[in-house]
Formats: sequence, structure tokens, C-alpha cells
Amino acid sequence: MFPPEVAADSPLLQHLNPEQRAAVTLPNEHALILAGAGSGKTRVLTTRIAWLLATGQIGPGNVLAVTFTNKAAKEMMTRLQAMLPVNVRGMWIGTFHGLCNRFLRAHYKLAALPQSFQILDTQDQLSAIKRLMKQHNVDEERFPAKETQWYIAGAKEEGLRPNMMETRTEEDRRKAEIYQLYEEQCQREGVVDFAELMLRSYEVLRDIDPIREHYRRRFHHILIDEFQDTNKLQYAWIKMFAGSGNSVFAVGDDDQSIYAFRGARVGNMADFVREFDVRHQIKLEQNYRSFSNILDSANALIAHNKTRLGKNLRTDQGPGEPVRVYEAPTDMAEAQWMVEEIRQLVRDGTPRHEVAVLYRSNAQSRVIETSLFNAAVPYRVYGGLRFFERAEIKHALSYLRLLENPHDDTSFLRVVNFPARGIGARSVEQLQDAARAASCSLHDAVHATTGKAGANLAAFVQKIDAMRAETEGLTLREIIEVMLQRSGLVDHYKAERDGGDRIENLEELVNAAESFVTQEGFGRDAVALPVDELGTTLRQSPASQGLDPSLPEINEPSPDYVPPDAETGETLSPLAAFLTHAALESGDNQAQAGQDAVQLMTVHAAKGLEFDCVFVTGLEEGLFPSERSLADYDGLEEERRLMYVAITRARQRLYLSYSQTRLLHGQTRYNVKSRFFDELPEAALKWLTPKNQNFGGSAFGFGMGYPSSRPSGYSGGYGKGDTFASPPVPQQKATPDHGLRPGMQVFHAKFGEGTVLTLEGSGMDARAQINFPRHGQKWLALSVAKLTPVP
DNA sequence: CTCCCCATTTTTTTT
DNA sequence: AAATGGGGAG
Repeated sequence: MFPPEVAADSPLLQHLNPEQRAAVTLPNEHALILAGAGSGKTRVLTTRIAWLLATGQIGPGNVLAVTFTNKAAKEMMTRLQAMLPVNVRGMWIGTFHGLCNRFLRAHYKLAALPQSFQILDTQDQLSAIKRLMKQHNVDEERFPAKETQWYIAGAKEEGLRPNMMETRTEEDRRKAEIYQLYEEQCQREGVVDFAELMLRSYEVLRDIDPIREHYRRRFHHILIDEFQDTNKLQYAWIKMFAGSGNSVFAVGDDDQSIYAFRGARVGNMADFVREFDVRHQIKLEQNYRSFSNILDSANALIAHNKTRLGKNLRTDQGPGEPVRVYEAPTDMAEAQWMVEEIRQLVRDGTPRHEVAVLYRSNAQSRVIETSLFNAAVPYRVYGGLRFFERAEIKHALSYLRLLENPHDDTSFLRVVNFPARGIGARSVEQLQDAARAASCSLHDAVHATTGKAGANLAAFVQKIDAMRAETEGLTLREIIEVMLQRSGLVDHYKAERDGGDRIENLEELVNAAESFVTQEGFGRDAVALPVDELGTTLRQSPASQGLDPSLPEINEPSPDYVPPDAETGETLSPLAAFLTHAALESGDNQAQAGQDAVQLMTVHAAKGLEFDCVFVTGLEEGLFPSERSLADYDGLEEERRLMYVAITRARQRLYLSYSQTRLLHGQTRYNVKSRFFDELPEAALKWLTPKNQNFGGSAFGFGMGYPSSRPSGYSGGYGKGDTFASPPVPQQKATPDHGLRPGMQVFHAKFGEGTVLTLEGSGMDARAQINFPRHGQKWLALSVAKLTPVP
């Protein structure tokens, strides 16, 4: 082991600025790195690990690195792998939940879980709660299942068990009681929810001294990404690992804390500094992403927040282009303008995937999609259903889970009558009664049922059991293929009108399993890693750690590798491992990846990403900031941070737009521009409206003058014979009877000749937006204004 | 058991 | 406007 100074010129440190280098080479003490947007946060984190390994200070087994998302974990491993010939697979790098899963599999006995416990995702949890409440006659009016779910998850994230819940009112007592029953049900069925993964691990660490001590001896360095997003339980969990002699390296940005609504506590940063007596705080303020007009806007905006640790981004890049601001009369016009702008960007050479359209809420994507679609601009929407959350996939997974564990009642109920096999609510109810009476699983209770219903149930159970026998010893791929056929899922979807997509997804499931087997090494050459007395994997002896080039190359990092049982060497079946993988990593959102497409997503989803050109849309009071956040001050500050995140996504060009009116919940809402505009530096902005409209020459305003491929022009619906059937095509109202069309020349007594831009409303409410060359753009009520068409 | 109609409800999301 | 969920009818 050599002192850090010796390696000060290490190639690892070459491309780091002084602050980054300082962070990477910090001594073994607790540290907080305040990493602004685009300041090279991931790079510092990964290089820190590489540095610790390369200088021989520690071995791969001594690192615990935690992230929130699988994507971040994977990226960390891939980058680390690129820096050092180290086996990242044996290292504890992963998501909070992934690592907890690994921990619980290793210590499943101490955690009082079956080795092959399965994980309930949010959907599963909700249906488990509904089932439980029904069974115990809980009034769903008084205790909606969703709220109960929220209550339970919230409690667990605070580290609270049912007996620790507040029971001052009758209602509190009832809720705690339901929570208790839920816990018992999960335990009985051998399943855990996401929060339980964390809480259970935490409790094992807290209560079992040798385990805690073992891990404390082992993990010399604990690194946490996105620390500002940790909740109370996650922070407590980290504290369990941080014994004397260990150092916690927390990286975060309080200005990018946008998940308070789901329990994240920015306060953890201050608590960490206080409780760990953190002496090393490093701010990474050098931004490598954006030009200064963009950064100045971000800085000026976020300066309006009162509760900040304080940080200001700077860049060496010049001012760059101004931030462009656009005001549209309607949400459709906003979208139309944006599409035109995007087409121009693409013509000027910007790749489409470098253009992002951000919005506050998912509902806003529809109008934008329509415009993009009508203009035939390829786009990709992030968000919505993920692969493993699709109904047909969940059904398939339920069958697979029943093969693995027949007592998984959630899965049992999901597929007992899917595809339909004559087992209705009544039969299921009877079965549930029988199961409760005998306090056994639904599967085991089937014997007790009688009659025609009983026969159907028996046939179902028999089918599952036969399937289990039949798939014995088969590969994962074969198991899934057999299941798809025997369950009747494929036949069912084949018979369905538009079941084609679903069949495709089911086939995709086979592929997913196949690549899972290859990646995880669950196939032929699965090698059990050596295991120490406590069941944790030890990669190599300390002497050989770190730089051994003879280590085998690993093709793909594996975020959810689980060690085999310490005593028996028993390891998870590929099937059980795959099911865990499916629950922990719900898969990509939408297919059609690879295509060069404009990226549409919420601001939340954009966190951590960057693009050459970014459109932030719908910047209106009530929408962004959202009206639900305006009630309290913290809410507004979080919205502002959200806006900060949005702005800092842009590298070169940033557009901010809003609309005077917007169709929301089927009603036109009139909005004022967002207060955030008042918080941006005027010098960095360029208003495209109203002063600077580009109507000259073409005589067409926004949206007009469409390419000949789409003759219908703006207000798309006026075009007849629309052949673009599938994606979202909004319903357009019938042509109003005032006889005006966008693009028409009209004459007004006072304003003279002008061009009709937009038409709104009908009958007495009909309005037109008209551009008069000498008077600018006007909105006129058609019932009042006297307009004559100019031939 | 299935189908259809009516009523309700709309932030943000990862694991 | 649209999607979801529950209840009632066939």
C-alpha cells in the first residue's frame, strides 16, 4: 500500500479539475460532495472508487456503492470496469433495493424469510392490500386501498412497524391493525414489498451485532449517489454500515431534490454533516454542460429558494445562445410552434435524439405528440407502462411465480381465472374462506372445496402442479415457453382482436429471460463465488485485490447477483432469480429505441440526462409550478428545483414556452405565465413573442405554411381524409360556421388587412387571432368584430 | 360469468 | 377528454 501522494500523477486523475481531484483523493474520512448539475458527479464517484482500488488502499470487497436507479448502478459499474481490470460483479455496487435483496438472500434465515422470497411491486402490493381488506371486511370507503398502501409504505420508510404506529384515534388504531394484518399476510405468503426489503435489512443490521460488525469491518468505504433523495430509512441503513474507521462519501445536490413527495429528505444532508462530524465538504461548481446564458438562468432562478446549502454553477464556455421564450395563444399553437422549431433544428443538423421536450405532467404530452405525429417527426415518449408492468407480462410472471412458490396467493388470484376457466368471484370467495379457516394458502385450500367450482379449481391447481413437474430441469427459456403454451395465455391473446402486441410482448419475455441467463451467468457456466462464514461473498484475498490483470473479464456488470447459501451452497434457481430481476428492474419504458427520435418526457424523468436542445413547455401558473404545490412554501421550492433541473438539462439551446389557454380535463383553462419567468435574468432571455414574430415574407404565422405532405396545415383537424390513424389524434371540433380558415386574408375597418392565424371556440364565443402587418397580432371576438374576407 | 354503462378522478416516480 | 373502476343487468 502506498500513500496517495505517490499516485498523484496517476492517469486516473488526469482529466479532473482541482475540486474533482480533491474529492477523489480525499483521505479516509466522511465527506459530503455538493455536486451541481453537469459537474461530473458520476465521474467523481467512479474515479473515487477506482482511485481507492488503484492505490491499493482497499480491495473490491471493501466498497459499498449505492445508487437509486438501476441505470445509475449499471453506468457506475461500466465506467469502473473501463478504468480498472477489476471484477465489478463481486463488488457491492447497486441500488438500495438491489443490495438489500442481495443482503436478505444471503441472510434469509436471520431475516426470517424463505430463500426464494419474491418481491411485490407496487401493483402487486395494492392488490394484496385490496384482498386483505376485503377479507377482513374493512370498509373501502373509509380506508381506500390506495391510501392504505401509502400509509404502509410511508410507515416503513420511516422505519416504523405496526406496533410503533400512532394509535390516538380509532382510525389510527384501525390503520395500524390493517398494517399488522398485511405484514402477517406477506410473511405467510413469503413475499416482501419494496419498502420491506429496506426495512428488513435495516433491522437485521440493527439487531444482530455480529452481522453488523462483519459488514462494518468489510465495507471500509461507503459511497452514496444522489444523497439528497434518500429517505429516513435509507439514511438509517447507511448509518448501520458506517462504523468507526469507515468513511461515508456522500454525493448530492440539494438544488436537485425533487422527490420530497415520496419521502426524500434533503435534510439528510445537513444531518449527515452534523452527525458524522463531516469535515470535508467539497463543492463541484464547475459545469461542463451548458453555456452561461443557460447557467445564469439556472443560478438566478434557484437563488430564489431560501433553504439551500448554497452553490453557484460556473462555466468556461461563453454565453452561447440566449434562452428563447415563446408565448402561444393555445396549447396546440405552442406544440405547432415547437414542431416547426424542431424541424428547423433538425434541418440545421441537430440529431433528433438531442432534442428533448420536457413537461411537468404526463397529460401534457398528448398535444405535443399529435403535432409531432402530424408533421411526421419521429419521437419517443418516456414514462408510462414499463415492460414488466404490462398486464400480459404480469400474468405470465404470476404463472412462473406459482411454479416457484404455490403459496403466492397474489399470483394465484391474478391468474386463477385468466384465461377464463369458469372460476368466478363466488368460487374464489369460497376458496378464500376455506383457506382462512384452515389458515393455509389458496393452493392448499383447493382440496376443501366441492361441487362444480371445486372441480374447476382442482383442475387449475392440477394444471399448475403438472406444469411444475413438466418444467423440472428445463432451462429458463424452456420453462417460459412451456408455461406460455400450457397456461393458455398465448391462445387467449391469439383469439383476442388486437392481442398481437401482447403476443409479441410475451415472446419478448422469452428473449428477456434468455439474455438474463446469459448476462447473469445462470446458464451453463455459473460459478459459485467463495462465501465466508457469514454468507457474504469474498472476492479475493486482500493482497491480490485491485489490480490483478489476470482476473477474468466480465462482459456485463450484474446489478442483481445473489450469493448462494453459506451452509448448503444452495443458490437461487434461474427462475427465482429471473423473477427477482423482473420485480427489481421493471424494464425499459417503450420499445422503438435506437430510432433517431425526439425525446418526450416529464422533467422528473429528465433528471440526470442532458441534451443539446431542450424545450421546457407549459410554463404556466398552476401547471408549472403545479397548483397542488402552491399550498405550502416547501412545495413551491421543490417546483423551483424542478425548474432548475429542467433548465440545466440543456447544453446549447434552451426554449421556454407557455400558452395563454390550455385544454385540461376537457375544459379550456386560461393561464398566466409562470412566476418563474420573473426570476430569470432578462439579459439571458430572448422573447420570441410578441415583439419578434417572424411573419414577414411567408405571410404565415405559427403553424402555417406546412410542408406539402400535410396540406391540412395548422389546426390539423380541418384537413379531411386524415390517413394517419393510429397514434393520438385529438378530436377536432367541426368547422365553425363563420367561414374563416387559418391563413385567410381578412379586412378590418380599423386594423386593415391581416392574416388569420388561429381560430378558437364557436358560436358567440368564436375568436380569431389575426396578424395585422401594421398593428401586430390581435385576438378578435367574431361576434363583435366586422371582418370581410379578402379574395 | 361477462358485458356494458355510469360515475369518478385526475402531479411528479423508483424500487 | 379520457381512462379507470364499480355496480348492475343479462
